[in-house]
Amino acid sequence: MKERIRTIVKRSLAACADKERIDIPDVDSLKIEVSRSKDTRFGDYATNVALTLAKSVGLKPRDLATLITENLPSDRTLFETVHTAGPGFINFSLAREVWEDVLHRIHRQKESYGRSEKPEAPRVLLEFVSANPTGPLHVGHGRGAAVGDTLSRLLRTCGYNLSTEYYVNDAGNQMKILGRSLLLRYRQLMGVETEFPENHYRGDYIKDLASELKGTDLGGNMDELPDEQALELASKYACDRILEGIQDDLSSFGVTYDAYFRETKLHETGEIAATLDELRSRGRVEEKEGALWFVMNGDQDEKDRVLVRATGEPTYFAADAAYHKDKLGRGYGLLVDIWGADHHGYIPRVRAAVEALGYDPEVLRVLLVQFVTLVREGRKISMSTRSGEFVTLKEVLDEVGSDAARFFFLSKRCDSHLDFDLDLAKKQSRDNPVYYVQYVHARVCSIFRIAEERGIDADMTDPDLSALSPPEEQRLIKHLADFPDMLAEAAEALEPHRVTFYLIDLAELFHAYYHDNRVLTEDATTKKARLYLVEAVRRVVANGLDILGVSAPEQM
RNA sequence: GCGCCUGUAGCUCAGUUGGAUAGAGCAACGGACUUCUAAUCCGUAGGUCAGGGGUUCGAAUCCCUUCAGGCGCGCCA
Repeated sequence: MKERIRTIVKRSLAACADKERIDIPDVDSLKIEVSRSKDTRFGDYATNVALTLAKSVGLKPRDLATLITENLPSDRTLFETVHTAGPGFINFSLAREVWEDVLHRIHRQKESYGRSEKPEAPRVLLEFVSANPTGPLHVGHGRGAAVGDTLSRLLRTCGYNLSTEYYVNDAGNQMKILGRSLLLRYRQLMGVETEFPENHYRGDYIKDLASELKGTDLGGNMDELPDEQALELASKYACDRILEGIQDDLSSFGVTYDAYFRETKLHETGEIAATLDELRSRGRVEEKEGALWFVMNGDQDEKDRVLVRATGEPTYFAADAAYHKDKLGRGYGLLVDIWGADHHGYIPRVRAAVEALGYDPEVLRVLLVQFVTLVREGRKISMSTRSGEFVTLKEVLDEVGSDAARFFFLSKRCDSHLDFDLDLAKKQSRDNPVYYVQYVHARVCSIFRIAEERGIDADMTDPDLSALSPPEEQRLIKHLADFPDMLAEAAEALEPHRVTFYLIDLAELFHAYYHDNRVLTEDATTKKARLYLVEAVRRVVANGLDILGVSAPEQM
């Protein structure tokens, strides 16, 4: 809708430039802001072009606004009224038929309502979670998963060509520690007394893996193998099993990926070496203190960073530089990485590497997801990775379910700390936004169920929408009309939480409407029109919840 | 010490990329069930947008600064 208004305003600006001989440079590429008016006195939509352009064309904002209004295309059927107001805003009120048409469109497009095309957008690679396969996912990863997965659904809905990927750190020191942890637990299980070092993985899941290992062929042979080989097999076994567990957790959370990309692949294919060579040829590496360093340019980062240790092993950073090079080499024009907020210090270095490899650093967008604090009975549950005292994603899913968890993870901007209230997530009342929104869907379904029971004709063809008059009905329709614009803007800003807030607003409007207006009323015309309206509401709620990955129940 | 994120109603948070009179929900108080689900709705009250400067027609939003909270500053990942 905003785009339609934008186009019309542009045509008027072009006409102004022609007829009134105003010098407006490059009307076509001008960014025109159109916003929803929050006050009905200011119409339905408003633009501030006159305010932003006034100075450069040498006119008073209000005069320019008047000119633009006068030069609007004369055949416009879109608007009821157009007024200039305040310091130079132009306010548009849309004609009633336009709003009615929104309902028709929803009925026509069904699950496609809200979808849009974005042909000029670059191909996007979205990487998220990417937790190390050294233990189960915890709640923090859950937030990253919910944000990433919803963002992927949102971007796809808005026409972006997108792939999702999980980067598996299955190489390096931590894999050795993981393998040794398993081996030690296994030996303890076999009655061998051993020390268990402080820096090893102490979680119970390693013990579980050890007893599992005992029952396999691999376990049976473990003792006869040389240490080195046993360690390697144990590492691989642990890593694979833990990754399977992660995939299970993600799948019960409704999250799947287009690809899992293993770090070991970068080592095996020589991509890391190739990346180092390229950086060297671009003069961005330096040897000092026995190690190979990446040299920063200017203030790219606080200091230079090690790529290859004195031991000859590449660092995590070297692998990550190669990984991002690999992604860009596959033709993606935009890389979106979702990281935990504790990795924020790492952004400048990866960005610098991307730039050093010859790409615009803007192709990398990192979304930082802040920490989650679980709250029960009004008190925060303390968590720390160091003590191994973290709550797993699985535990939260078992307790509150996938729907509530996803909805809650998306109920705040991701760069803001989140208090996750477990009691609230389980509550079945107005306080709990996920039930409040799902209840809209269930209520509409219920209306249609009752209609069927009573043998009421719920035919959706050719309703007389002039029967819809109360202001709540108009407000509801206008909010339904906002859905596509909201999605497009949320996608552009990479802000999936906007979908959540939109749905809560829609739910408020609907419940208030439902309370005051009987759908299955005596008057057949009104009844038909209202059924048509609430079915449209149901459809938009369903489409919105689908983007959040939350179910739309027919009955609650 | 340096860097990143955050600071909006008692609490939890939105705020359309700088717009018009700063908005919701909880909690508090007062109301509404002969009804398509009261799993709901309506009303009242609640604000120095952390403080202070600046930029301009216009600032919660941008810049500087102070304060407070969180996180990070490895040849770990």
